[in-house]
Amino acid sequence: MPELPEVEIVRSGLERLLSGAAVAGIDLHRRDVRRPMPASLRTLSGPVRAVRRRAKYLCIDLDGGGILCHLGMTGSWRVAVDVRPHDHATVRLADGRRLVYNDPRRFGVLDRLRPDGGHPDLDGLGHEPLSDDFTGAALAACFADRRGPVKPALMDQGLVVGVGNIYAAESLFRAGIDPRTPAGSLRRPRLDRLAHCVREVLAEAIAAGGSSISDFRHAGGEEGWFQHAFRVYGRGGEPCLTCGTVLRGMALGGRATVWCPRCQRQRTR
DNA sequence: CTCCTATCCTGCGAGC
DNA sequence: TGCTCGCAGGATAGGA
Repeated sequence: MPELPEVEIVRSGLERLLSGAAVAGIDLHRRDVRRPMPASLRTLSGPVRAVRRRAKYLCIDLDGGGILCHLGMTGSWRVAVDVRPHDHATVRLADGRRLVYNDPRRFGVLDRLRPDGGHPDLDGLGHEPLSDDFTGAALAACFADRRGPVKPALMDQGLVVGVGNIYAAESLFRAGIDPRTPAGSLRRPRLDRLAHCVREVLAEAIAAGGSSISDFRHAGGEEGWFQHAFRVYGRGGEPCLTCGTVLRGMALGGRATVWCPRCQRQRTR
C-alpha cells in the first residue's frame, strides 16, 4: 500500500484528526510488529504538536518525544468504533476518540521518537523527491559508481526516499528509461528528466488521493484513484497504452518489474 | 562498497 | 465449493 503519496495522504488525514487534540495514553496489544514496540510508548501523553512525514515514516510529535510509525506493506490508522483482527496499538485521545494502528502482515514499525523528534531510523535517508534539492545533479551524485539497474537504485531509501515498486515503475515509464539500465550509465539530460518525472508522478498521485490497491483507504475511508492511472505497474503482457507494444516483465532486485520495450530505452537514440 | 536472495507475515486471487 | 500455490505496496540480514 504505502509509498510516499499514500503516506503523505495518511499524514494529512492524521493531521486533520489530531489538530488541537491531546493524547491521553497509548495501549499496546502485542509485544512487537516488525520490531518490538517499546513499553515507553505507553507513557506518552499531552498535546499533539505536529504530524510530520519523512520518507515513508510518520512522526506524531508530542512533548518529550512522540510516535514514529512506518506502515510497512499493510499498516493503517483509523478512528476505531470497533475492534478488528490485527489491531496492534491504540492511541487514546483526551476527547475520548481512539486512534488504532492495524497491520495484518506486521511489516510496520511503531517506536518512540527522541524528545528532539529524531530517531535512528530517520538517519541516513536519501533525498526527498518533492524537495528542491532533488534534481538530475543529485541523482547523478547518488547513482555514480552504481552498476546495478536503475530501478532498484531509485527504490534505495538511502539515495531517494518514498519511491517504491509502483512509483519507480511509473516514473521510469514516464521518463522513457528501461528499468534495467545501469544506474551509473545515465547522463545528465536523462537524469534531469527522471527527477522531473518522479516528482510529477508523485505529485499527481497525491492529488489523486494515492493508489488504492486491495486495502489502502484514507482516514475517512475514501479510496484513492491513482491506480486507474497506472501505465505499466501490474500490466505485464498487456499492450502499452502509448504504442501498443506488449509490456515486458521480469524481477529486478527481487521485485516484479514491468516496462515497455519500445517506449523505454537503455540509451537515447 | 555493491548487489542479490531469502525472510519476516497474512490475505487474496488464480487455477485445478 | 474447497484446496494449494504464488504473489503482494517494504526493509534488512547475510552471503557472494
